Amino acid sequence: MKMSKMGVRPEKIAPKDAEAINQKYLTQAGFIHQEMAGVYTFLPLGLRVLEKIENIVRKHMDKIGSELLMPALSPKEYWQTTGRLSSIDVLFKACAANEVSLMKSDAEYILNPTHEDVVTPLIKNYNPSYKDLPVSVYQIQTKFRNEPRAKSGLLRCREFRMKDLYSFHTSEEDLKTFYEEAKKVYFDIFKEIGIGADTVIALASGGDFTKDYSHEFQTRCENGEDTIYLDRTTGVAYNKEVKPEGADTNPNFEVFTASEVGNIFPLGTKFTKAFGYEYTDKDGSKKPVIMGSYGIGTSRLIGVLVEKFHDEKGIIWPRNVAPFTVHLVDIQKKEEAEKIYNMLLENNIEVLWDDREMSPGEKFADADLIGCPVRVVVSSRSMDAGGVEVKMRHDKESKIITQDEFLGYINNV
RNA sequence: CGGGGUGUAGUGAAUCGGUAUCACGCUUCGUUCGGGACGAAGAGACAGGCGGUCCAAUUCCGCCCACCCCGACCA
Repeated sequence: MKMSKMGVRPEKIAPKDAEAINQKYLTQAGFIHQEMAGVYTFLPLGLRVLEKIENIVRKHMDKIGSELLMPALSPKEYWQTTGRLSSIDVLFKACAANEVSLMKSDAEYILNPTHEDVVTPLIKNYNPSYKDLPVSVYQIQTKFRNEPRAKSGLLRCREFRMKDLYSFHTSEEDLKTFYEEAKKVYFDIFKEIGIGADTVIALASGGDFTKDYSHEFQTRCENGEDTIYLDRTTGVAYNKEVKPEGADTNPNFEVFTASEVGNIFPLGTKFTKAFGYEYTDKDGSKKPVIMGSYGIGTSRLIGVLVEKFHDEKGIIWPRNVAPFTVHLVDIQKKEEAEKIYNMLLENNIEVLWDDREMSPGEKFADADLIGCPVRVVVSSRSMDAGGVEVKMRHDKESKIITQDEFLGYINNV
């Protein structure tokens, strides 16, 4: 993509109110644009990162579930059935805007904050028999929660993207088996995104859902909102809210701040009972369906990654989620740059070409801010040196490599 | 939802009773070109909204709205 045609550009002056690093850098670099509190547009760069993350999530989730897409809007009745119409305090209601509508409808709908209340009657409709179970479905979709305090850029939004998977089982044991498999798949995802080594599963409160623990995937992050107690002797991690007695003073516990990147819940029969979802067993008897739910906030993950991977100059994207692999900068050498640009495109290497008429310093500053893994500079200096100048975002020094080495080099970063 | 703070040009700020100034960005011309270049000439704001006080309000007062921060909450 040519930067001059992107429709969006980095800002020289950081946004005033941005306190959180992810909000500051993502806004300044032109990844997101705030529309209101906790609601953002994903600009071309931001959308690319979001889609990379969601495609990685999708690839791995396809191993344990089938993708579908439920509506963002749902009938109030579903939420009345589960009692959550009155128990969830962040529900958004939608209704006809009567000022301009010809239909004087009083109907009210819910902008879904999550989909247990939608997926359960849906799956019930198609899977009445033990022969149908277990079954699991997932979607990647926009959710709405009227957070009393939207904050910290993409970390806590009122409209956000989430992958949510729901599984349905004939027994607790079967749920347990699937649950453990889901944990593994989650780690595959976090590994591919670039945070595998820094992420742990922590026991956490089950909230409304269950008296048992839920499991949070927490990634180490200095600015994280959670505190994790990791028991070195057992390898078990606890969210501060459920930490064992004495963990504060016990030297076997490592305490660190972290950011939640995923959360999975054993739901039991909470929702299936509400909707009367029982399956027919071999002997013809009716038995309750056991359920689990598994979430990853894909837009939130963008914010977490920026909090985790940045320096004083800007973002440092992990390779697999970077908006582009190569950030191409030309200094007065448009024709040469265009050749390299086309060559990269022909080899399916994602490249952002800063083809704007600007001084070199500004282009370098924007390249650092945007944070693609490889910066390539085309200038009289690089041409005199007989090659292409490359610099990793996380390195200080650039180096010249030959045209022949170039593609191989980039594919190996 | 409690507490605190802020709303002035696209962005960031100054003015704090006499209808607004600067920087960045934008337009035009010229000169530059390896870490946020320089000169010249331009365009762009009824100062968040409503009401009040006053001869006069961006400035003082009240209400509303919006945004940010701390806390509570976070299925």
